[in-house]
Amino acid sequence: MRIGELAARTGLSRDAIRFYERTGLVTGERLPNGYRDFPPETVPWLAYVRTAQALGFSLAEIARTGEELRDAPDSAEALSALFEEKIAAIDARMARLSALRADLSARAGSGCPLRAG
Amino acid sequence: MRIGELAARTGLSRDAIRFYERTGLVTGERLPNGYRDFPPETVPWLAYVRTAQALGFSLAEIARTGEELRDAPDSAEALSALFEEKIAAIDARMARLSALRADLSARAGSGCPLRAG
DNA sequence: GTAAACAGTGGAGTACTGTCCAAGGTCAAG
DNA sequence: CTTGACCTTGGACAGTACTCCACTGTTTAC
Repeated sequence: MRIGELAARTGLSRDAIRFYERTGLVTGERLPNGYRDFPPETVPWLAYVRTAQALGFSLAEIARTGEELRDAPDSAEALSALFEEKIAAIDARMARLSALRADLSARAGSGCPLRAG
Repeated sequence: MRIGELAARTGLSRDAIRFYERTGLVTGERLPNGYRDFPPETVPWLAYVRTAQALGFSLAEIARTGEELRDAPDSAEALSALFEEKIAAIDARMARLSALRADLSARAGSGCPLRAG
């Protein structure tokens, strides 16, 4: 698939996709005329990229995940493991947030909110 | 408290704190000699800032939270409401992640992982 | 065969979140 | 009264994640 179709299917701009290619986040073959040619699985991969990014992972980190996936002997298992990791990371974030909230609620209840004034 | 002590207590650099002041994230009085003078509650406020930032909120968003807190008629209630909002945001993120994971696990199980090759 | 739609490259520019540095003012200790 | 730690400002630079532009080549439709 050429870059325009990939852009339409993922909602990304062509420029963003070219940028992702420069950073190693996606890899394209080239057609004889020089146009990029992406495999179909690039679409779900980019959907994953956007989600991971929204969750706070940098493109460099996500690219590393891609490398790991490519190099993994068993892709299915590797994939599951990677997503387990990501869920664990989010659980940890939630736990931190909950702790902070409790802390701040206590502070608020005591009549001493942050940044009084 | 002057900027050096605040930096030591929060683990931030002086430059970061000055940058935060420029963006309205913290507000300092000035001593007669021109030095910044921060109230003690700046310490927990900056702890909150760091956490919120790690959770994916931009400094501009966090600054807006600070404004809302300052302007809120009932700080304790406003604080609780704000943190409820943030927890809801994280819950939504987790839900999206879980959905993605289920989707990808299915794909992985079907022998068609992302970015084969 | 020509126009529109699509593709390529390189480079400049933007917003965010800082860091680093130079030149200088302030203050406490010895 | 000098030294050193601390503070000030302003501006240059960096990394991330793009976006936009100019100019050029290719393909498709009429």
